[in-house]
Parts: sequence; C-alpha cells; structure tokens
Amino acid sequence: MSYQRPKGTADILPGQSQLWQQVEAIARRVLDQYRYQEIRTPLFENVEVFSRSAGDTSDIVTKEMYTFEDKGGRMMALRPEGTAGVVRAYVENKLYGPEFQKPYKVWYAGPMFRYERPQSGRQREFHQIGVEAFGATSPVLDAEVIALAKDLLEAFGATKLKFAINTLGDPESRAAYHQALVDFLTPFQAELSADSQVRLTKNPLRVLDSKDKHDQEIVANAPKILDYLTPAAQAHFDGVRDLLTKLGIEYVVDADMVRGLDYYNHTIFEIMSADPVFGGGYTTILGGGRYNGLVEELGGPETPGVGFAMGVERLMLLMQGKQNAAALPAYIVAIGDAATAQALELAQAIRAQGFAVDMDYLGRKPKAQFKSANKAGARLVLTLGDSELEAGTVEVKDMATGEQTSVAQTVVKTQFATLYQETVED
RNA sequence: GCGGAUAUGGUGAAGCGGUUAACACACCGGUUUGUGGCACCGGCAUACGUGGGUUCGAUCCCCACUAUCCGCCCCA
Repeated sequence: MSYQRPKGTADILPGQSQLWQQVEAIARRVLDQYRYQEIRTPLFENVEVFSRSAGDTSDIVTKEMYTFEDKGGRMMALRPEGTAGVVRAYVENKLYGPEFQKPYKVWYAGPMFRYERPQSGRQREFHQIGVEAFGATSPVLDAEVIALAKDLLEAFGATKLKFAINTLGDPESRAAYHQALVDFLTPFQAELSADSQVRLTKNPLRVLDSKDKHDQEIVANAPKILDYLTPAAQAHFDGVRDLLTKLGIEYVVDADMVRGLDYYNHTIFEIMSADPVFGGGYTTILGGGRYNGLVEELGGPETPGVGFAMGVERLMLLMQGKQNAAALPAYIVAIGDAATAQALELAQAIRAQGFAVDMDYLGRKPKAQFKSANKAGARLVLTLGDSELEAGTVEVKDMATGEQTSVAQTVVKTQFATLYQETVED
C-alpha cells in the first residue's frame, strides 16, 4: 500500500526548506526593527473563536473551515487565519494589562488551513506571516504597519508592488453606508448574480467585491463608503493617507475594496504584485487592516487593533531561483576500509571545530568520490589511503586551484580552521 | 461547489490497436594501478494512475474513479 499527501498539502523538501529558512530569517530581522515579538498560538481553537471574529456569514467560516468534534464533544476548528487566535490569546492572557506597553506588537508565522480547491499559489495547508498591534487608535500606527508591510516585501525581493487602501469607517459610518447601499441595490436585486443576491441580505458590502461583470456595472454607480464617513472616521482616514504620502509610499484608494473577514473597520489595505511569476495580473500577497471591535467581541476590554497577514507560498513563488547552494568546506576521500574508518574520525574532529564536512560511505573508487566532492561544492578534499594512514598524513587538495599538499593528520584534527583559511586565501 | 487540461521509469519526454515501450537527462560502473572536466563503452526490471468495458489483441479506443495542474468562486 502506498500513500500520498492530502490534497492541497505540500512536502517541503531539502532545497525548498532552505528558501523557507531564508524567508523566516529575513522576516525576523525586519520585524525586530519594528519591535514586534513572536507569539505562537495553537493550530486549532474552539470553533467559536473563528466564527465570532471572522463572521458567521464569511466564506471562510461557512465553507472553508476544517472543523471537527474532539473526544470530549467540543467543536474545534483548524485555524483558517491567524488574527483570531492571537486576539484570543491577548484576551486570555490579559495582555491588555497595565504592565504591558501599548501598543502591544506581536507577529506570528505558521500554517493555516482552508478547505479550498488548490491552484497556483493556493493550498489547503498554507502559511502566513502576520502581525498584530493592539492598543493604539492613532493613524500613525496604521501607517507604520503599512510601512512595515512594504519593508518586508521589499526585503523579500518582491517586485511590481501595488498598494491599495480603503476605509470601512467606524460603526456609525458603516451603519449609515450599509443602509444606503441596501437602498441602492434592492431595486436591482433581480439583476444581481445569484451570489450577490445572497450577499445583499447577509453582507451587502461584499456585493461591491463581486467579480460578476453585470454586478460590477451596477456597483459602479452605487454610493461609496467614502461619502458616508463620520468626521472622526474621515479624519482617521485622512491621517493615514497623509502619513503614507509623507513616507513616500505610493498607493491607490480602492473604494470598492472589501475584506473577507468581517472584523475589519477603518483602514483596510492590500498589497499586490504583478511579478511575471503570477502570470499576468496582480495577485494579492498581503492584506490587512484595522479591527477596533474585535478584542471586545472575544471577551476583552475595548481595545483597538491593526494587523496584516501575508501568504508565504505566494512569496515563495517570487523568491524562486534566488537561492544559491552553500559551499562545503571539506570532503574526505577515503581509499579502503581502514582509511574509511579513519576518515570518519577525521570528519568528527573537523566538525568539532565547527566546519561542515562530508565523505563517502559506499566504498566507491577515488574518482567517483572526487566527483561527489565536486558536485557538493567542496572547497577542500582530504584524501586518505594506506600510505597516508601509515605516515599519519592526509593529502589536502584545493579544489579551486588543483593544488595538493601533504598535511599531518594531527593538524587537521586540531587546526582545521587555520588550514582552511590558508588554503582558501592562496 | 463549478469549469478546462493532463496522467508512460528518478526526471523530461516519444509511441496512439499487435514494438524487445524510443530518445535525452540524472544516477551507477568501466576505459589497467588512488583524483574533479570531456569523450567513449556498459548498466539502469515493481514504467504505461486504478477499475471496468470494446477487441482475436490494448500504453494507444470508450466509461467510471482517483490524483495532479490551471481557471472561477473566495482569499494570503
């Protein structure tokens, strides 16, 4: 019997995993500059954590969550996104307490699960790197979060980026707009696509995001949220826009942009890339926004928040081909059983001095071993045969120059660093 | 959930009713004694996704299933 991985999952093999490590290293470096600290939360939570936060009518909750009942009869769900769990942890651990500096800034990275049809840059188990900042309402934080997103993506080498922002306003703005939108769309109800008809009653804002052509024509004349903002909401949005301009971040305001999670309000944003790897159009690689009511929704005190998440798989597509194999300091060629045994001893001694070294374990001929050394990118090849065993030496060959010298084994065992340095420098 | 395409060895890829199922790459070995390249020679046998048909005969035709890839929806 043979098995295959579940649909929409991937094995990250050596080579690929190198790239992942690079991504994580870069992310850590940039996040540290912004004083974000890592938080790790469970891969599964009580299903309510997600349904309460993302919204009962959101597609993610209604048709994409991996839910299951545990042996204790509790309904659980694999996390479809990162924010809900972080907010839950924030509340549960009372991170809103006075002893914690505000804003409380954290980041996370890890797998998320959504039951969807896999395609390019989309999987059922996928990875996100995200940030959340709690406890500050200032538009300065919105702008900083967007600047952080930009820094991150540029550090990853992402090209052809496009920043789109919008505002959903505060609850008051939203309620007024909600009503205006329903009033506008209701006469067109019969003309709307089936999906949009459902959205009209459950979540009218989502109609704006419809990809149906006729829907788009109707929506084009719909009232805009920007016309229904309260003075406070308007001021916040203007503040964010001013700051982005000051920071030299080019963006467009997309008044029809809506997010898939219901918890957002005020600023929302998306960053897309038109890199050729995405085959033509713009693909969203990062999305986020402000969620001022979410902490309360999950049982905490009134606390504002902002954050974003980026899709690591999509990022990976961008980074393909930018990897270079690390050179191997040394490879030991051993001729004969006795020499092979001695080679392991040498290898261990070299490793103990902090260097990577490889050797042959198949008893192959010297020629084949050299071939492997060459393929592995070995800088030095140490050859060990009967005569060297007897003399207590080893032949050291610089693979770059082809020069070979005889060196005492004790030198290799105790001063490999010096040996390596000298040979490589010549 | 809907639509399209594809499934041949480690990889890429021919064949399209009867073949020893090409070829290339990779890998392994050899070309006389312990040295990376090239060349030449040789070896690479759980390879036609699974299950049903049609046929004297199916890798090749039909059906179903499964999987993969791409698109839609949605999203990161």
